[in-house]
Amino acid sequence: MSKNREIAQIFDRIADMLDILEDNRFKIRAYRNAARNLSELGDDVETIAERSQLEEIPGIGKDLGLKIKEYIETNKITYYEELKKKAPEELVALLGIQGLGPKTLAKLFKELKVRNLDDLQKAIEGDEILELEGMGEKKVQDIKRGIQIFKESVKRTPLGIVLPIAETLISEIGKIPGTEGTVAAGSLRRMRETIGDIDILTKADDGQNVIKAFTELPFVKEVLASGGTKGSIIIKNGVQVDLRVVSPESYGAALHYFTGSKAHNVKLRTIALKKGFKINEYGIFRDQEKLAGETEKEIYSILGIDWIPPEIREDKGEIEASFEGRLPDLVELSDIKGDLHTHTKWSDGKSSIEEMALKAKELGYEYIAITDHSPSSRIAGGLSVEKLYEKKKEIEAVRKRLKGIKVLMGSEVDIKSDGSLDYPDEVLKDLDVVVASVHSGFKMDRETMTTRIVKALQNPFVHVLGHPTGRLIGERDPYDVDIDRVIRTAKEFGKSLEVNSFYSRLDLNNINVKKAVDIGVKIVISTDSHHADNLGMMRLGVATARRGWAEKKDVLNTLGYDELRKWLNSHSSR
DNA sequence: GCCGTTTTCGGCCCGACTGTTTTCAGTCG
Repeated sequence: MSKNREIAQIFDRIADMLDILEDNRFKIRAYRNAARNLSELGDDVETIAERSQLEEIPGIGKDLGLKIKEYIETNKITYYEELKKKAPEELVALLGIQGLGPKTLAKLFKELKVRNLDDLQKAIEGDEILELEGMGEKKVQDIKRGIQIFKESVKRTPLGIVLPIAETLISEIGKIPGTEGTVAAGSLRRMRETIGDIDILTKADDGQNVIKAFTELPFVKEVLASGGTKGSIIIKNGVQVDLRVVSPESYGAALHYFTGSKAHNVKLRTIALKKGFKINEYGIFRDQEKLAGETEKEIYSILGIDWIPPEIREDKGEIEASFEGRLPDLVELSDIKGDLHTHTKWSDGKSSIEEMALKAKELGYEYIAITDHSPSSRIAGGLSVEKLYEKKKEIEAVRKRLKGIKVLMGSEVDIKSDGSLDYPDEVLKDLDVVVASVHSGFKMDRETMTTRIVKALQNPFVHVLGHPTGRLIGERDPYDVDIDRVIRTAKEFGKSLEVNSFYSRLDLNNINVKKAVDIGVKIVISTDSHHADNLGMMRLGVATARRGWAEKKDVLNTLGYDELRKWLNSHSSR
């Protein structure tokens, strides 16, 4: 785990501790804000510290800068160690229980000496807990249920898993009489790579009845809350779903509000206040007068700026960009003309070349590249040179049979541990598309790994670096690589970097996409499909690219076939 | 504890739901 993440987690835990200790709430907010900025930072905090630029990180001032420095130098933060004595870590972890907040936890700690989950469960069973102020039978039951959910809790789920589920839900909710314009909000609408819970918004005049119908849908496992405008349920796979019902005249304001991100909303509201407006989920107001609320666009417009696409609402410069009229014109799924990274039965895929090509055609593409593995990927059925040329013959046959889709002959070639490629140059030069990827030796140190990848990028026949950091969401951290150097090398040698759309990869991530497009490196959005059905994951990659501010011009596979061929030929030594 | 299109000091987003209250506190997003 990177130092950025480690320090961010500590700052978050400090915030939790201060919350329980009832410290100044703005100080607590400062810690949370700093933690968020650190974890979303594209640059290595150690490098920033070396340059004495810590205080240039948003949310980091003199004090937190020193604490970061202390952690880098000594691997601990004294303030944090001191706090642990007053609010033990095991106790703080209990804040993860729904319905149990800092105030209640502090009370349980002080009055009943609750220090961990065991203590809490015992306290719940006893009678003493009912004597605490503000505590009743119902609340005890709530905490009990919270503990149950806490134990079974699913962590954040990858976007690619949640998206199809959410779409089913939205369609079901859309069938409830009186609803209209049912859509996703929250991190789902922003297409974050992982989703905590599913937020859905709908328009209706009779909220009470819609929420009631919602809580009675067949997939509901448990109802957490049910009111006149808002309902919360847990569905059978354990994911929480929140539905908000608003009236049509507030729909835009509510959609904006529930889409977030929180940081984006806070910044926008603060700006609104300074301009004499007030924004809430019902609209934008001056004094008591409601100026707008039906659409998101009106709200931005009254503030004097353009509508901001949800994918970049992270308070990462998009509000400033909007004020300056330089919002990016983000790439769209419909701009994509083909897929340049796919596998077939020839290696570890499940579909034939023809099936892949037909599916690509069905998606409206102009081309698809078939890029099976190279010999070193034994487990993945990597192709020997002989097999590779046999496959080429089949591709030629498919080309003759199929009209309306161009099939490119390619390979996903392993980058071996010394940075050389898994096929010799005279073989690579016969391929239309060469995607070079790391599939082994993930544990190398940063310098060795970076040198390895940089060397591969210097090969004159390589077009694309596949899944450049090797991370698997929720399973494997990225390998230790100096991504900035990789991006600079790609720029220098005219190579493209992949945004792998496979749901557990999304690699490059949004932060690195932004770095790449900022210096003019072309990205290519590919699916790495191992089945024809996986080609549809393209939308996840497009979303990731959009989150990284990529425009159509930044994306190689928005080029038409002829233009693409030109690019491929001019960017290698064929 | 941070930060400056009112400020280097004095602010820091806003409302719904629930339970335990009889006017509000805690929690959540």
